[in-house]
Amino acid sequence: MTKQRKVILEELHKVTSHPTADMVYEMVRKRLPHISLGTVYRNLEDLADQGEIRKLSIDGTRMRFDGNPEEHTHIRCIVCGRVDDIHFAPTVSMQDSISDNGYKILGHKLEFYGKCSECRKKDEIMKAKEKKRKSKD
Amino acid sequence: MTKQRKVILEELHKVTSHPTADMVYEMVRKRLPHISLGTVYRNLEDLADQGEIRKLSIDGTRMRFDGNPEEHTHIRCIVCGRVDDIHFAPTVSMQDSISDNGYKILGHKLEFYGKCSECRKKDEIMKAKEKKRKSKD
DNA sequence: ATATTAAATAATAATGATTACTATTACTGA
DNA sequence: TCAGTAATAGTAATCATTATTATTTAATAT
Ligand SMILES: [Mn+2]
Ligand SMILES: [Mn+2]
Ligand SMILES: [Zn+2]
Ligand SMILES: [Zn+2]
Repeated sequence: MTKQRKVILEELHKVTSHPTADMVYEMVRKRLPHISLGTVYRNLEDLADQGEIRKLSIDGTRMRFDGNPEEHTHIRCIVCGRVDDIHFAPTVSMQDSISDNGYKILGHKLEFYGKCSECRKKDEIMKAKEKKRKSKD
Repeated sequence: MTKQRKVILEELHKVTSHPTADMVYEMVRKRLPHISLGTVYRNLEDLADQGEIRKLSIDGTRMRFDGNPEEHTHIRCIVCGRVDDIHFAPTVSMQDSISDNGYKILGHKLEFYGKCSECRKKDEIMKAKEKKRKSKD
């Protein structure tokens, strides 16, 4: 935990705005004027890998970062692009135009992630090989 | 509807793989060897604006395109990155590891989109101005 | 404390996806 | 046939991200 990484994490915890890497860079720069953008990118990546933060792909081309690593739901404005957290228990029909947070909800996006059958097969093969290798010695 | 746009749309309807712009370019090139990548990008954008196709931001940095403009749910493999459609009525608890399509589901992503209160306020102001302008003449 | 080693950084260059530009080509309607 | 318009191919530019490298920092052993 370098001081750069510490400050990046702290700044990300301060906001609920789901900033881009560039925005995080600007935030952190106020406290560490000599930090480089590459360092911000690398630490954001590392923190996301460790599950300390979350990397969001909800915008178009740029990633956004979330200091809250818990799985939760987001709401994005199609006009200005801002992203907010929304309290939502995904149980009943989430159709049509409900209002929450002052938003007029126009639709939703739901995406699962996981491992497909092909990759799971490959996993099994790898595991089998691992077993074989271990039993050899 | 130029022949380029027609072929792009046709090729997109042929597959269920949610290809990137680059992949669409390669597909279309087999039929129109002189088409340029810029034309593919522009037409994909236009088709998406018209609601004929859908532009998906589920990957990291690159966009994917879907010949099916209906709102439906996707499943992505965290290992190989493939994206498939999934038949899912978002009604009950979608927690934990359910299996569908041979996938091992590890989590999901749910995102609403809409208009925030600020932008709706701006809309109201614009509408009011429009009204005023019309009543003037 | 000092030398040694490894890890992380700042600065910069390179890459990859997307968008912008421009001259040329294809269409449309007198 | 002949403008006038819209779309295209080809290319350059931009923007986000990643890779590279020399330098700095931190940790460890002497
Ligand atoms: Mn969030
Ligand atoms: Mn689909
Ligand atoms: Zn807004
Ligand atoms: Zn897979």
